[in-house]
Amino acid sequence: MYNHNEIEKKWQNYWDENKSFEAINGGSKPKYYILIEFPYPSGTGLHIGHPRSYTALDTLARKRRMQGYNVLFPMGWDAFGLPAENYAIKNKIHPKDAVKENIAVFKNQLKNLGFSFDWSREFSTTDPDYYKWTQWQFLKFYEHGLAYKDKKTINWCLSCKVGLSNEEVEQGKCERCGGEVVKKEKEQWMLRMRRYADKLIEGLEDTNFIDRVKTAQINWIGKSEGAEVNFEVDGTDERLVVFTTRIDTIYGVTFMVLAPEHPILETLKDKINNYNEVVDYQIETAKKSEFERVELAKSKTGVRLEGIYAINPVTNTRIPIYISDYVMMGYGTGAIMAVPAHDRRDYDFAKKYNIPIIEVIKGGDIESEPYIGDGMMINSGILNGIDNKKSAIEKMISYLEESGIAKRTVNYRLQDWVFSRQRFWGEPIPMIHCDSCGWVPVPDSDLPVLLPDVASYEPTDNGESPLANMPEWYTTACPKCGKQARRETDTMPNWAGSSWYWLRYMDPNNKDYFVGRDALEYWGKVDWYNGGMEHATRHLLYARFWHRFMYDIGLVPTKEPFSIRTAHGMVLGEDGEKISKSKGNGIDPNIISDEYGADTLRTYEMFMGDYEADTAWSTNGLKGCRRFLDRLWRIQDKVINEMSLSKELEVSIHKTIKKVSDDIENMKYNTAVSSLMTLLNEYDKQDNITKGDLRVFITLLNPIAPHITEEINELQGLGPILCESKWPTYDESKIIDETFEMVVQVNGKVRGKVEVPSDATDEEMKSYALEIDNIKRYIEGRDIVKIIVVPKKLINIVIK
RNA sequence: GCGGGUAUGGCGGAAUUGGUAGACGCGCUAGACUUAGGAUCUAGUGGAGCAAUCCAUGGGGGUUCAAGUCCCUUUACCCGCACCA
Repeated sequence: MYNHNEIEKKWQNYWDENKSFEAINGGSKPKYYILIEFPYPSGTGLHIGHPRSYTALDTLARKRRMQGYNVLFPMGWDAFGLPAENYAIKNKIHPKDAVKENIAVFKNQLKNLGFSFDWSREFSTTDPDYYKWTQWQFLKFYEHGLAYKDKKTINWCLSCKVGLSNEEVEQGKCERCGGEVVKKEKEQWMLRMRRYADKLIEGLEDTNFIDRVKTAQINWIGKSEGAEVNFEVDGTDERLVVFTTRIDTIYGVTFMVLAPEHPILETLKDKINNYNEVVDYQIETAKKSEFERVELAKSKTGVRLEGIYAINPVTNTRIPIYISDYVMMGYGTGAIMAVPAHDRRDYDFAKKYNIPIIEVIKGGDIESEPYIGDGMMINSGILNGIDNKKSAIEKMISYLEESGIAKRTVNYRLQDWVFSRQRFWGEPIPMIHCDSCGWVPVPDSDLPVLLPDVASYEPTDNGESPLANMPEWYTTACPKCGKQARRETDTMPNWAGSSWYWLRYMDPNNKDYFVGRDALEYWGKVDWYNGGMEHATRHLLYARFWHRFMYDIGLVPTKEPFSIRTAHGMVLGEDGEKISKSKGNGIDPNIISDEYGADTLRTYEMFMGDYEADTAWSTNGLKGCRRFLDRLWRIQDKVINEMSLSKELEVSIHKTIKKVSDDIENMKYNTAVSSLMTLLNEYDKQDNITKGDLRVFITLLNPIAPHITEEINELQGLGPILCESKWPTYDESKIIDETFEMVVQVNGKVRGKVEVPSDATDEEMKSYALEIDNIKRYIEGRDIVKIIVVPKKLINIVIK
């Protein structure tokens, strides 16, 4: 047993005092930038899941330093957001004080775990020195026409009284509080992220993101290629534009459906005989929450527009027009051409309202089911006889394009980014509204627009930001004309601060600029970025969008911010369930590291399972890792004063160097630890080991368990401080065994094993195999059909 | 519905990518040392069988000398998105 508390404190102090992990901008070493998602410093302290990814990337960082890189491995705080605000309201303190306390707790916990962060670059997104530049960059979006304010039907959380982006609505409920979400019209600041949809897809080619992250991003952007088709409204000059990916089915269009909010309804008001019904339905729809609209509307509802018809441009027949809430204003054009024979939703609607169903693709029985698959085109004029949708689509689109009825379009699921929040605890949007000049940006020299130090900042009842209750804050002079004007009282979303933080780490104390150009050029891309799968879509898209825009206007030198992106699995409770307060299955990392030591916790979190997969916590497993470290401690008794490697251990040591080196690169931390356990088992079997044997071992283990290894190194006088030493290399010629155990199979089943020299030829291997008694028994009196030889592995004798 | 993922002993998980299934750890069993053991050490540990052997990677087919790994099919669970036209 060793005293972990004493040893760990000692080395943590040493690293602090010697600034062991502070990165320097520049120098002759190659650079390596490792980034781990910075935490939201919640009041409950570190979660047991945090040390998993932090240790993994810390291990990489420590290894890279030993490999001679200039490593940037920073840490900071993403501290704007609702929880801090709610906590502060509840406890009647200013959020900035709450945040300060929480950061202190978090930082202390991280230090106790011995992570090699460069604390000299620490900052919080809530620091005015930082959010000044967040505001400044917002103004760049504005200058380039990418930030605009628009009336927007937004998701509105009734209980938080705050607008939410699509990304923050989960299953029709508020992501934060689980409360009811309804639609509400509001003027919101928006960023034109949609314009970057293609760039965000293409940019992925320049990255090494793990596949599931790439796929998640592509799906989220939701690119879909199709066409916009014009349908005349009979007897008017108006026309309806629809988006479709299946223009080949246009002969089957027997009606049209508009979103209830569609603007043409207002235009055609006078022609619609039952306009009052339309209005009733609109009111009905607006009242429904997103959840109701999706979940409860399994059976379709709608209203037919009496008195008006659309014209199917290929059949020239008059078709009825409906409104229904199954068509969304937010996707495509808010209007669809309905093909009931081949679309589930249109089919249900047509059945309910007795609309004709015309089959245009052969297959299935459309009396009972819409047919969705591929097949021969029928009832389709020029398309008849074509048997695959690809050519049918191509033919129809070219035909309609010629006559100006249709044009090719691409649609995206991705929406513009709603950038306004009606909250106090966020970066104020640096815009001023003047009655004569309109929206005017705050001049750079007046940045940052600071949040006020006030006692009360409860949300207003009408859903405005608390800042809207503070005339002394929002009243100001128009920067353009000097007349009295009003500051924007909305603040930025939580995601803003995390959309450029990796840039600031490169040059965190720059007073004059968001990041110095030299620092940007020096550090370039983040080489390795790790974070949770829950951020694979939104955070990562916002960050990439932000960065790409900064590239387009020449402020950063790279198109993409991150090279490698990996994602860790969750640490589940001992019961295999996701950790939650209500289940009471949480594990406190403080208690664990106090009782078992930071090295034990770190080793266990690396060992517990596949890094990318969710894994249940096991206190017994943790104890096993402590036993491993105790055994390492005890092996000191066997050390003899000799620097060369033991003959008996040499091959194993070289193999382990290779294994651990490769495993860390491939995030196979669990097998890296297990191979070290195996090696220690071998050391244990020896009567004594050399200083050299031990030095290699603790060097390999050092990135994972940095304290105990430094201590042993010092106690035994094995060499210089490990974290400043070289990573061991292996000798290819030393990892070859002189002999190997050859497996002999008969008809694919193992029937014998024999020790064979590694350099045995195929013929020699065969003769070894045929000498084994058990093999002789099997092949006696049988015909040998063939013998398969796998060099240095096995022989399979096929008999009849 | 669409997209992604997972399935291997009592448990967490290995398996060089088609070549000995179960590394390593936990747990368990027996023994040693002990006043004691929830410390440590030794041995054993997928199932059946005295054994030779047989069976076994969610289920069912297939390819192959050889399949956890490849192909087809099917089931269960997890995650993300969702009347996306």
